[in-house]
Amino acid sequence: MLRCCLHFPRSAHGEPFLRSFLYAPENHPSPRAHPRPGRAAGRILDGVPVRDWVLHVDLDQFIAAVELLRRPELRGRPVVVGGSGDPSAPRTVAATATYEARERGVHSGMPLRTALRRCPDAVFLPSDPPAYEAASARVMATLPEFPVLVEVWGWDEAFVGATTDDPERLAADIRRAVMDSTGLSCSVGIGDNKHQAKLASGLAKPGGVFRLTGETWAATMHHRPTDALWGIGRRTAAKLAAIGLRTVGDLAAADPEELAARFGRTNGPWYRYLALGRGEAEVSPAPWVARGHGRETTFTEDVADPDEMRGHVAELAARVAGDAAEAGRRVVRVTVKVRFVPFDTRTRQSTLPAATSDPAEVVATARALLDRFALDRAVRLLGVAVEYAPPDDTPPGEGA
DNA sequence: TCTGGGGTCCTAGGACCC
DNA sequence: TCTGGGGTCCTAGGACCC
Repeated sequence: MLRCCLHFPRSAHGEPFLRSFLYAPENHPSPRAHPRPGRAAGRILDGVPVRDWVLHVDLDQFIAAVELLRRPELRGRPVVVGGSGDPSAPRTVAATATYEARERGVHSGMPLRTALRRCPDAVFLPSDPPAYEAASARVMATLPEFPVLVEVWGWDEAFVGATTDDPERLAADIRRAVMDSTGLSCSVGIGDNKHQAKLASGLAKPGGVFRLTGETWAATMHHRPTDALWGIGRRTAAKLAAIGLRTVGDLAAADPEELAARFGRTNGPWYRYLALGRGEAEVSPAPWVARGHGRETTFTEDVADPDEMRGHVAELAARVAGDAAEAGRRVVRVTVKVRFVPFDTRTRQSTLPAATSDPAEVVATARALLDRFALDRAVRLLGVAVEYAPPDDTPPGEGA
């Protein structure tokens, strides 16, 4: 599922945190049962048996839903949101499509021109990030009204950690509260950990609640393809299939040693760990700290003139440096990305001698990186990204 | 389906140092 | 001495997610 022009307050890809947590200390080849053993253990609170749960709250068709909220007359019609809203613009893709558009074969990530061909009578709307940001903030403000831990995971989703004897009731209450305060529908997944809860919210859609735990894992997941897991995509699924592992059940029964040999000692066992339905169970309300930031542009028409490329890179670098300054962060590394036609993507990066907050240094570094490419082919994309120094940046040796 | 933008983390190979 | 092994940093690319 692809989305356009979204800024996420935190990682879109959560698992690697757990990967580090699981394997960093001793690089153990076989995963532990739970990162937080005992978290799911039952206990008695005020005479009621309770236990800990992870819920995943996921807005239904978030972007389309926000648009329909302010354009109710479009309800029931196929609506596609993306780019500037011009469906004839090349190199622009759909951020989202309503169910009516999906029925006609349109989906997010699809080029708008293709969407137009498939669904000529669809309404095409421009992407409006500030509107989605505002709607997201209203949703996320609703969740802490419950006695739960909230970990905002993206624009349209959050994990909720709760101790209760009735997670379905909590889920229903959350759905109602979000609807009452924002007019938006969400689905809620219930699990023992984030991975299960995340998959469960997908199974709950649209507008439902679904529980997926260790008890129901095998029956619910074992027959599904491996890329149904959160963290296994098309490429890895194809590699797994090439060695005969097609379903989640196949992967769960695979030999961890062989997986480690083929996919690396972190990733190999990690895939099996996912297939067993395990995952991080701790919901952390601590604010997310960005590791880096970047901006990139795909040109409607290829750029062949090196001087024009240099101008674009300087502008992108200045914007990124400005963003960093605004966020109060210093830059330690600069990367320039070039996508040559037809679709050949290359990067060059440079680590700065010291962390800097000087925009001129970021721009100069980006310019120098661009000139390390042979600019003898036209480009369709240019990008500049930076890695931040840790915000607290205590000098080495002063840590506790 | 001629393929956006913004993120995070992992891996492999080379440089360099002791 | 023609040859080692480990640790760490850096770079480029890949995979995944929303």
